[in-house]
Amino acid sequence: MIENGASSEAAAQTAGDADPYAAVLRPVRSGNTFEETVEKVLQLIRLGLVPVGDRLPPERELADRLQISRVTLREALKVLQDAGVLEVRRGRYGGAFVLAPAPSPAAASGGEELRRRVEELGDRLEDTLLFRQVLELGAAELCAERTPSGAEADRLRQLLAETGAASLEEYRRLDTRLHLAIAELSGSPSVAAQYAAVRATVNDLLDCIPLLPPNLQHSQRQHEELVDAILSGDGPRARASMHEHLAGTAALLRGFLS
Amino acid sequence: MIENGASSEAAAQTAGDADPYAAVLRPVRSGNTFEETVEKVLQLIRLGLVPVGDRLPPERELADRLQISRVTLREALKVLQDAGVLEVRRGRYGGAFVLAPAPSPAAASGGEELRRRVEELGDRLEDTLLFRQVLELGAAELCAERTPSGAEADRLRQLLAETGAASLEEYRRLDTRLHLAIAELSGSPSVAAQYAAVRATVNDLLDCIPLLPPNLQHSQRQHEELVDAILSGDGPRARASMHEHLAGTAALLRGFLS
DNA sequence: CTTTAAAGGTATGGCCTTGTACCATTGGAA
DNA sequence: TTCCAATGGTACAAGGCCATACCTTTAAAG
Repeated sequence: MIENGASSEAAAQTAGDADPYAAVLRPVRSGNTFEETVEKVLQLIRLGLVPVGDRLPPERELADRLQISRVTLREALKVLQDAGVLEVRRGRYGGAFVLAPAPSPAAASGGEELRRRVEELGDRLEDTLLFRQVLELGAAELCAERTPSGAEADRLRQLLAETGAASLEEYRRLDTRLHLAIAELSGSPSVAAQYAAVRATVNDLLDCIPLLPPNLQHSQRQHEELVDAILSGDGPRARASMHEHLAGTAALLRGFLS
Repeated sequence: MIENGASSEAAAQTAGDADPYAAVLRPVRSGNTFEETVEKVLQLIRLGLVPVGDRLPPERELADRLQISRVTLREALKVLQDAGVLEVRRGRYGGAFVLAPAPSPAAASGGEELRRRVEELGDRLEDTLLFRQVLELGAAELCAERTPSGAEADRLRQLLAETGAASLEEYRRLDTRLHLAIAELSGSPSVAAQYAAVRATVNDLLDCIPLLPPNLQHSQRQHEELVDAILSGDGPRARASMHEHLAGTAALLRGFLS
């Protein structure tokens, strides 16, 4: 009876895998509910789903959808309020409004802040970039294969146009919206949800870098190529397009792995 | 101030997306800690990471790695014990041993059980299959691109050989091990972890279907092609190989979407 | 045969989270 | 002006989850 247990360990060692359970035995929950809730709300903001000046959904609705109690949600909102991320107003037509981020030393420090955050992320940067690539290439291909029809196609075209017409300040937000829409059109809610999480992390890093008009134009040309491939139902081309589109960003961020 | 909130909702409606927050506003936690813990332990078993007759890691280690208290872990183990999944023995060299699943009506019922489970899964079947495809194609390509070296290559070859030599009873377990190894060699722990979760679900469905020797041989030929592509560093071929390999299973399961 | 190390089993007190109900504020609608 | 509905603010009791410490059992080692 014992031999079984022993033999499987031995087999794992022979096979050279130090930890056969690594993929499953990860923390059931990352921190307490309150911390995870803060992250979720920050995701809404970092993804630009709730633009600066807009308000979050009402507490009761947020609590419902996140499946947590209003008390816990409020603790999270309190923290974000104290941090100057939100402004909460009472009464009808009140709510939690997204404030403009304080002019941090981030963009001005010429990459110092980015280096700090990348180092803080450690090994997880590579994981993040690879995971993002897998999700985003997969989503682009799936999306193209189901060749969005009328309303969906219109939506993609509209998002593409809006992104193309965006100012420097709005660009990241609208770019995120376009990519997220593609992830959603993949047909897999899991792909969309995972992408949202990973993209929020990426945006957090990218916000440390000033965006230059040439980059923006280049990026938009790739968007056009990408959307064209998708609407043509050309999976491989959509995939290749997306790959090229991601390469620049990934190389930039990897450059800070000292 | 209010107009912003109103306008963004209007924009979302115009764009045709009913729920702009869908990708982020999902439950922070799916059920209580105890339920999620049961799932994790079941994953270890369904993936075959702990074969029938072997024992789970000690309670203290499991609790540590899942970042939960031993008390909660024990509640989960208790349930699995009562369900006849585990046998717990005290004393040194004791532990929680995986019992052979009771000869359920599953395999014998000619697909009735599978149909039931597929319907129970509902919309999430399509999500599961698409998500699996995205992860697995991405992992195969990443894995090939980094072209596993000596020890890693040996491991892949060994897993391939063991899978090829497997009996009908062992096949699913060893097949899972091979695929999971590829996911891990992608270099992204997130890819591996998500794959583990999704594969556990898929295995749960597949266990309702009797495996036939011809299928097994066909599958093994595809494994050889896949591993060859990976070890040759041929990303696109690895990807294509994996795609073909998955197609059969996916079509089979989709067939039960009545 | 005794010892001992590794495993499961138990008990307690405290913090986290929830569900529920109710209060307070606000700006538009009647 | 008055009312009302939507929104944030507060209180309390019950249950979940945790850290910690200690007890019990078992089989190999000496």
